[in-house]
Amino acid sequence: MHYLGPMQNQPTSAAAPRSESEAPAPRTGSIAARAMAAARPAAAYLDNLNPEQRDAILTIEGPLLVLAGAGTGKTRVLTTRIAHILATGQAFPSQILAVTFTNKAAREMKERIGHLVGGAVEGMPWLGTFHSIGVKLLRRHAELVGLRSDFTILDTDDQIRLLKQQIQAEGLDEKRWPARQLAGLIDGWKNKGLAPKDIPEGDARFFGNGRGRELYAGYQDRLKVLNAVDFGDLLTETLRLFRENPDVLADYQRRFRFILVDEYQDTNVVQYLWLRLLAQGSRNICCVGDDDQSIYGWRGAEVDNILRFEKDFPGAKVVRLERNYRSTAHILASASHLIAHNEARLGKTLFTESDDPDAEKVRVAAAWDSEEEARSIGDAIERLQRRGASLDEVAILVRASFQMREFEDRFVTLGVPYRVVGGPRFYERLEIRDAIAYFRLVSQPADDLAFERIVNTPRRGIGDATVQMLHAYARANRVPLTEAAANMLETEEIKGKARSGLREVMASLGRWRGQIDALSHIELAELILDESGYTAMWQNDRSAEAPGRLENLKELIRSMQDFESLAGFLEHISLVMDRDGADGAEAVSIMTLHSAKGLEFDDVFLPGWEEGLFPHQRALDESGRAGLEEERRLAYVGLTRARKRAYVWFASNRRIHGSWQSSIPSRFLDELPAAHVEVVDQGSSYGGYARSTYGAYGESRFDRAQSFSSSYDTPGWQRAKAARAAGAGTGVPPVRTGPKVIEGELIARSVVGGEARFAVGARVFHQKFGYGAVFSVDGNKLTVDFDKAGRKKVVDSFVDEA
DNA sequence: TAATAGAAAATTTTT
DNA sequence: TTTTCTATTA
Repeated sequence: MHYLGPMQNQPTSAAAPRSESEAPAPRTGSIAARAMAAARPAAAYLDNLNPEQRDAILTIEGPLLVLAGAGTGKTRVLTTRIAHILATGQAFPSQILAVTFTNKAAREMKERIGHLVGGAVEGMPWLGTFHSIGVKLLRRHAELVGLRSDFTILDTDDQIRLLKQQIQAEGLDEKRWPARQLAGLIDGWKNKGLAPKDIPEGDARFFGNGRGRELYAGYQDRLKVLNAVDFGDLLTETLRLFRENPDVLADYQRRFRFILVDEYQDTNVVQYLWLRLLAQGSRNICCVGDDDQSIYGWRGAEVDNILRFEKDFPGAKVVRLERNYRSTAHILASASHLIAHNEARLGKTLFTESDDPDAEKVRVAAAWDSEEEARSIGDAIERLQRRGASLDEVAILVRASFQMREFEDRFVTLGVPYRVVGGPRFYERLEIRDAIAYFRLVSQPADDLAFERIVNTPRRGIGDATVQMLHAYARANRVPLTEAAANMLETEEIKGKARSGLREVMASLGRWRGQIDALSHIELAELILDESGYTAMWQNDRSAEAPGRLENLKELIRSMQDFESLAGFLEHISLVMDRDGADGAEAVSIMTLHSAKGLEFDDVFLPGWEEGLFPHQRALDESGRAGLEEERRLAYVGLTRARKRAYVWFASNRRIHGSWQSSIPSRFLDELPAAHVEVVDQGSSYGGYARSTYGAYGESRFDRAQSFSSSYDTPGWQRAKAARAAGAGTGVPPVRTGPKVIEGELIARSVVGGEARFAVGARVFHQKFGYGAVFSVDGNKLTVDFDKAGRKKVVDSFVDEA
C-alpha cells in the first residue's frame, strides 16, 4: 500500500530556537558540540555496550531504525541514547520527543534516564504515550480543532453508549447492528486516519444498511457538541491540528530536535503520519522495534511501517540488535526456527554467546484435556518450587483469557499463589466508573454521559421514559442534560417518583459543586459517594462481589491522594486505565501472550497450542495468511519470554463454552526444530496416539494408568525405544520417555545424542559469520572456524551446509 | 419502574 | 459454562 511518498528532505540547520524554553542548545553536529563530546572522557553510561548497541546510541543524526530482537537490550539503547543526547548537551530535555505505547513503558524510561543522568533532568515534558502527548497538544491548541481546552476524554464504555444512541437516532435495529461493532469500525477508520468523508464506500455500505458513514459523521458531531474526544481522536485530531495549521506544526518541528519511538512495529497509520510530519523538522528520528513482535495488527498496527522505514526516510541507517542476553540457545533456536516460517519480515537472526551445557531443550507435552493440562502444569510448577525456584520467575502464557480459569482453579486447590496480569482493569470496574461519573459530573456539569450513567444509580425511580424526555428537551433546546433536567423540574412534565428523585440529584449536584473550593478533593469525593447513597447501595447489596466493590471504592479514594485536585485526578485516569499495582507476595503470573510482551521469566509455560485456538481460528478466517503470520509472531513472543526453560503444551480435548471439543495439535509445533525440542510425557497418564485409538471417554484416571503399557505399543513408542537405545552409549542420561506420536505423526523427535548434523571438517554457512569449517562437534553445538569471523561456538540449527 | 426469567453469545486489548 | 442483554410481568 503506497498511500504516502517518502519524507521530504529538509535541511537540518533550519532549527532556530524561538522562545526561552527553546534556548539555544548546541547545534546538532556543530563543531562545538563535537568538540565537547570529544573532550569528554568516555562516559560511564557507554560502558558494557556491545558494538551494535553503541552504534545505535552514538548515531544521533538522521533517521535511524533500530531492529531490536527480543532480549537484545532495546530499552537500554533507547534510554542510553537519550542520556547521551542530554549529557553531550545536544538538546534540552524539552527538545526531545520520546513516544511509547504504554504508560508503563514511559514510566520505566523516565526512571532509567533519571538513573543514567543522575537525576539532574527535571522530567522530560515530551516523554509519554502517543495519547498523552496528543492530549497535551490538543489542550494547548484546542480552539484550532473546534474544542474547548477542558474537553473530556471518553472511554470505550461512553463511546459505546453514545453510538447506541446514534444507531437509535438513525432508526436502526440495535440487535442487528450492535454498537460494539460500530465502535470497532470507527476505531479502525480512525487508526487509518480516515474522516467520515474519507472512508471507503464498501466500508460505509457494510454497516447499518449502508448508513455507516452517516453514523460515523453523526457520532463525530455529537462529540463536538459534548466537547469530548475518544481515544482515537487524540491522534487524529492532533494530526489535523498539524495539517491545518502549518505555523503550529513548524513550531513543533523546530522544538523537537530529536524524536525517539519505542515499539515502532506497533504504530498505526495516524501515528506514523504524525511522526513523519514532526520528523520533517530535524530529521533526527530514531525508531526502535521488532517486526517479529508485531502482534497488534488487529488494533490497527501496521507492520508495514517498520518494513518500509528505509523508503519513508531516505538515507536512513538501520542497526540490527541480534545479540540476545536473555534465553538459552535452545529457546532461541526454537523461536528463530518458528518465526522463519513467516514471509513478511525483515529478517534477523538472534544468537547468544552463552553456551550452558545444562541448558534444557524446549519441551513439548501432550495432555488428554485442558484439565489435565492444568493439573500437569500445576505439578510441574510445584516441582520447580521444591527445587527452590521463585514463583515470580514462572509464568503461564495463554492465547485467550478463558484459558486462565482452569489454571486459577487448579492453583487454588494446590494453594499455589498466582497473579493474573492484565484482565479487568481497576478503572474499568463498574463501581469505579460509577464513582468517577459522579466526580466528572460535579467538575463538568455538561458531561451528559456521566449524567446518564448515574441519574438512576442508585435507584431513584428515574427510568428510561424520564431520561428519554430529558433527551428530547436537551436536543430541542441544544442544552446539556443537566440543564434540561433543571428546566424541566420547573414545569409539570415529570411527575411522581421520577420528579422527586430528579429533584434530589440535582440539589445534591448543586451542593457538591458549591463545595469544590471549600473541601479537599478527597473529602469531597467521600462526601459525594456518601450523600449520593452510592456507598449505601453496595452496603445493602448482599451479593458476593459487594464487599470487594466497597473495597475498590476505598482504594479509589486512596489513590486520589496522589493528585492535587479533582480535575487532575480525572485527567490522569482518563488516560491511565491501570493502577500501578504494588506487587505483593511471590506468585506465578498468568496472563495472555499479548500482555506478556516486554516481560521475561525463567520458566515459561505455553499451554493450548492447538489448531483453532493457537493459531486462533478467527485470526485465520478474518486475516488469512497475514493473520497466521501474526499468530506465529505471538508464538515467537511467547517462546522468547523464557530465560531458561520453555514448556509447550497441547490438549486433545478442550472445553469451550461448556461443550467439549476435540482438537489437533497446532501447526506451530511442527515448525519447531526437532534438534532443540524434547517431546515429553510428563508421566501423567497416557500416550496421545493410544488415547485416540482407545477412545477413552468415561475412563477414570486410574483406568488410564492401567492401560499404560499397551498404550505405548505404538509406532511412536517403537521409535522412542530405538532412539533411546541409540543414545544409551553416549553418556547422555537417558530421558524418561521417547518421542510422542500425535495423530499418527511424529511432530518432533527428541534427539538424545543422536546423529550430529555436521561432521568435523564440514564446510558450513552461517547467516552472520559467513563460511567456515567445523572444528568440533558437541551434541548440537558446533565450534566453527569461520573464514572471516574466526572461531565461534554456534548452535547447529544456525548453520547450513555450505 | 423494578425484578425476574430466558435467550443469545462469548480472541487478543498498550490508550 | 457463564455472562450479558432483552422481554415480560407485577
